[in-house]
Amino acid sequence: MGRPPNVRKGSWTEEEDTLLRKCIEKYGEGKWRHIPARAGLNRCRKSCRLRWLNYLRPNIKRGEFGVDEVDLILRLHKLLGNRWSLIAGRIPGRTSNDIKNYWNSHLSKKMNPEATSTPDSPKPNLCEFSPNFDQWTTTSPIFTPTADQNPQEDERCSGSGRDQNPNKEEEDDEETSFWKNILVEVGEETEKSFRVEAIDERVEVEQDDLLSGFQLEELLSDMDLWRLLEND
DNA sequence: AAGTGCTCCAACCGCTGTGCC
DNA sequence: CGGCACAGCGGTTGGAGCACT
Repeated sequence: MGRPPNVRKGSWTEEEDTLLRKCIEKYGEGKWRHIPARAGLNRCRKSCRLRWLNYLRPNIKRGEFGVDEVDLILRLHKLLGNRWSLIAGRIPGRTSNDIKNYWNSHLSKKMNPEATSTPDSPKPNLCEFSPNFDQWTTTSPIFTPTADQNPQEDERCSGSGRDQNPNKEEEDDEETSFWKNILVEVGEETEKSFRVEAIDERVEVEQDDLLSGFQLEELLSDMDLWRLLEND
């Protein structure tokens, strides 16, 4: 269709990687339409972007997924469905493509051995919950961050309060904020794509600046979902 | 050793969302 | 407000490598 002729496809060579890396170091990320020309690459912008995001970007973690990571993926997938970029945003060093591939090749079979694919991926369920979020988050084993997780790598975490605070007493709050933030992000996205259908009388929660721009009650009404996850 | 089937992952494709004019 | 261009996302594909016969 609109694709220019003679644009190279297929695997990237070392030379192409080097050109792309140098170009982005010089001009920065973004403006992908300019990247191929600036880098001297005969590739389309999408290909350049994908290569950078999934392979060349610094701090990308490769190799085996750890137990903690798998556990987190399973739970996040249950909560978010096939929203790989959101899931990846919560697993430092892993890309959405990585997680998607890992899910498709390992976890989907484990979760649903009979199905070869999951045509009806779950959507976040935002209805009919009651609060007991903090208790769950502070008792679940998955809320212990692994040593190599670096929140700074995760731009979605920036400003979330999940930064370098070694104070043990505040860990619970950090963890809670971490998961609340997921709800906030899911909520913000979800609100755009499909409206919450049922809004009951819910939790009374203080409005904090984390949760601005979205209906807090709706988000925190998901707390039973957390409990459902825990009870698996 | 050769052939076949399977698995995994990098990359592509097409759709959607967003911003600008 | 509609159209366009671009960025970003999830689904899908192709092929390299491995396991099995």
